[in-house]
Amino acid sequence: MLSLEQINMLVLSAELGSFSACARKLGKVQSAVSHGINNLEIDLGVELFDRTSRSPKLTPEGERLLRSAKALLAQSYEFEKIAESITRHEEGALTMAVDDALLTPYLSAILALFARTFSHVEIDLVSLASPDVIAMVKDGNADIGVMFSEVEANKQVDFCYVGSVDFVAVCHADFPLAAMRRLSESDLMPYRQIAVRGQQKRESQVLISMTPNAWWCSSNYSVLELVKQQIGWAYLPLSLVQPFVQTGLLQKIDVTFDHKPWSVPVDLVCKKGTLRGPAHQWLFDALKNAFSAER
Amino acid sequence: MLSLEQINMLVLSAELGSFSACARKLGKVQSAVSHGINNLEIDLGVELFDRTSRSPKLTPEGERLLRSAKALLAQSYEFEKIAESITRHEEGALTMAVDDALLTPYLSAILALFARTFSHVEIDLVSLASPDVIAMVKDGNADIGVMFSEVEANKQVDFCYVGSVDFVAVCHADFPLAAMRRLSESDLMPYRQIAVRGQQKRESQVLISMTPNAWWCSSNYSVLELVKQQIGWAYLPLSLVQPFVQTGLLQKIDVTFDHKPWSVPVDLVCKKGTLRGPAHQWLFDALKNAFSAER
DNA sequence: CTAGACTATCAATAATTATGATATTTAAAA
DNA sequence: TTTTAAATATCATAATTATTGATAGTCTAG
Repeated sequence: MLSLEQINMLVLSAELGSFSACARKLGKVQSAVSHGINNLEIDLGVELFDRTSRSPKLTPEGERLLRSAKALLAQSYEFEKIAESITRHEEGALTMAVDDALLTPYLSAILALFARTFSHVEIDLVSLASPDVIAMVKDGNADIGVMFSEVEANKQVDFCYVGSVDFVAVCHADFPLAAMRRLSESDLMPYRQIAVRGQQKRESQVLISMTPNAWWCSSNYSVLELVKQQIGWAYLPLSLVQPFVQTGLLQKIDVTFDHKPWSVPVDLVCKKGTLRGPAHQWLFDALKNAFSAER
Repeated sequence: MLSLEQINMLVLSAELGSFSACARKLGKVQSAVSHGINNLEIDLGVELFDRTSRSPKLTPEGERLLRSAKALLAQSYEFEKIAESITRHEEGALTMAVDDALLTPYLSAILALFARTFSHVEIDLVSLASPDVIAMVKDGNADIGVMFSEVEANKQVDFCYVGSVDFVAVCHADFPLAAMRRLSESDLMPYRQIAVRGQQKRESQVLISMTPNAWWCSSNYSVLELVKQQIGWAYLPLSLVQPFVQTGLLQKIDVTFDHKPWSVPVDLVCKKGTLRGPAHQWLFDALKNAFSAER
């Protein structure tokens, strides 16, 4: 069976163009490398280096094997890195449930940094409606969740307020409500509202529908699609609808609220009593800081 | 540095669920495997197996490392396979120049079989007009060529007739020639012919243009495009234009030749005096048989 | 032509790995 | 419950492999 030590000698010697230099770098004696390469050549039945000149030069055959040798070494470093990751008690994988309206460039930037910091921890990213997010965390199917606050505090889940996102009422520019001004909430009631609730029909407590004839979606993007089709009006995050308001496709509804704009708190949620590994802890802190910095 | 022997023990033991079985398969004694796994665990600082039961079961950490270990082993087999390929004197890469009109499913089927037979020989496939094919082979830039015969036999290149391909004169259905019947070759002359010649303006000897106002392309597909645009008529392989003739977009021109249909010989070309490796020889024979079998 | 640096080779030694015997544990059969 | 077969851990020893240091020959730059 191949020896990775010898493969390493092959790669290093090829790069340095010298067995002696390779030996120095490996903290060995020159003859060790000479023997190592020679034995490798015998085992493979291939002459790897041309020794006619002072500095050994890879033969074409050696050149052909070099690429594969480098890949082999890289793979072995990878293996050791995973072992180190395990000894640091890093998690093998984290599942993160995010309300789809919160899946912003800010969040993906954090994930990019995470990938660089914990290169051997896999991320399973699930985007859902907020009620489903909390359900996944509660059931232990997600390690961390990012969602809009639920009024009902859940006993099995830890909440951590990290910021808020502005919601606006919007409809299509040709929708009847678009032309109306200074509406009260009750003025909206005759028109169909599109609202989010989870796949298991858990109604969101904050973004609860006020109208009798509502339609329900399992994601904010689906809501947006229905609004674009003039099926109804909806409360949606400003960041989600802004592009379409600017192009004139959608229009904000002029509602007079007590509090305006309607700012919905964003919570980071974890299951209670879970001991966090380094990756979990890092991700939690990063998300916390990012959302606080966002506004 | 990691020992591939130990990695192999890890993978085999995990698959078999037994150190003893692993030892038997490796032709070693049980204690060798026991030691090997134990040393690997010590080196990595990770407990790989749970030995509480009779048959060792991978720990979650071991499970996480197993995937990477298998990849590492696969890479090492790959490395050895390349070495074997070299000892069989297989070429590292072959460059094949093919007239683009001959790049048929027959040919790609041969390449698929080649890939399975010589998995460590790379193929560099270049599609050109026939005059460029012979030039590439002559200059040593291609190991093997497939092209339409040149009348002038080249001293530096070996030709091997392998079959023939039917050419037809075609034009767009709305082109003036489409409506005419029983044309002689001279009747075609007033109309623009689209013909193939190489990038270096070597005129093909067989498919030479007879008309004074010709346009030239460097590939048959380019010719086809110009014909579709009603820029002129052309001689093209029947197989290339057949689909368009059937849809009615193009139309065969009713020319009365001495010999009909015009059958153009296909040659396999190699540079003279080149000693063929196994891959080259195989590819040559396979192409020869395939074209002979094609009709 | 020479000095410095390189590689191959060899025999001795150090280190690693494999072995065989044994004790202990486990899971299923009697 | 006892028995039995097969599994693993441990340990001292044997075998193999890798490393070393010395040496001789070779190449290149100055």
